[in-house]
Amino acid sequence: MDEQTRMLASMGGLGGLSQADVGDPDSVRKQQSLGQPQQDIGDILQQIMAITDESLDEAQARKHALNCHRMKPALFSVLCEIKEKTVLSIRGVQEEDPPDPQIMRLDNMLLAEGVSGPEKGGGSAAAAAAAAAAGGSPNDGSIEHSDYRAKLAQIRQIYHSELEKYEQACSEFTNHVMNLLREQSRTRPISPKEIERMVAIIHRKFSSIQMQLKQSTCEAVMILRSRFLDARRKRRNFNKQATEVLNEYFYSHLSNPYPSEEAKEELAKKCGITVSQVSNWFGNKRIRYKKNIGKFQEEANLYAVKTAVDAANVSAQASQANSPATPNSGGYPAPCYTPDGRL
DNA sequence: GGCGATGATTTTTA
DNA sequence: TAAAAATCATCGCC
Repeated sequence: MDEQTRMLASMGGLGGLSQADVGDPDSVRKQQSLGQPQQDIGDILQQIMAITDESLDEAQARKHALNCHRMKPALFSVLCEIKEKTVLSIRGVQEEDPPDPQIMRLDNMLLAEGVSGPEKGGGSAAAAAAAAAAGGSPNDGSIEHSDYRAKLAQIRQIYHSELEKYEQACSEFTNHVMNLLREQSRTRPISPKEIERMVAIIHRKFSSIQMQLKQSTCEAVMILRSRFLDARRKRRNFNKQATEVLNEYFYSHLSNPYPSEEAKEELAKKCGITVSQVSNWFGNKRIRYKKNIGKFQEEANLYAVKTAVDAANVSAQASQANSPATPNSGGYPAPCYTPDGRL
């Protein structure tokens, strides 16, 4: 027996047909030939439809009556209260989470890199800071620097567009859930507080997605930094004037080529480089000079002459101005080299 | 492309 | 801890 027949059979015996009769095709054919059973099935189907409509109407009517009942608001609020005290009190223990330290760290980093935060500057300040931190001179502002800025701007754009998408999706989903819960609150006890909680849960879920976005953005920035701002990769020779200034100091202080911090600062200022670059330069120069004095001899003599000429010029100017002669040029001691190039 | 020069970083030393 | 020494990575000339 198929399912439909069984159902109809159970709902009224198919108008006089026994189960045995229904199961017997000959019997059915016999009955159909009489026309009576077909009529009965139609009636039953109509009855079913009527029952369905009727019960729905009844349900609607009952629902309406319940909604309009004068005790309904009171009953609803009591149910909400009970629910609040039981189920929600268990769930709501750990609400109001403290701000996630990882998110804070990522936020700070993105802010420092110029990815999040105000648009102004487009991260160029961060790029410049990164370049300075890597030891790059401010005047090597070159293609790499602008490339870095362009790529950073690109990352920034992607980050903001994705963030906007997430925020929009979050807002849409929240609204949807809120509407759904408000709708449902007409038939079951859902308090506004519970809706708030649900919204908070949704926000938490979306914030974890945001964290992933922030994390991958940070990674992208780190890769960009290492690719563009790694000091070794973007090494630039100092310009001629800077090298001259440094050499001049070095050869005029050959007996003690260790500039003080103040001298380093002044040299850095003159050369347009950082103090640590000055230190690096002197470190390299000392060791390379020491390893191959012969090779540097010519250079040493050249700067000795230069310094002497400068000193003579200053002296002449001073005497012309009828003022006391200065002992040396720019505070450097007058050079006096031994055959090995030392003072 | 090879190679020396050079700026930066890392390791060792005093 | 600063300087020396070693090493790395890139530049720039040929």
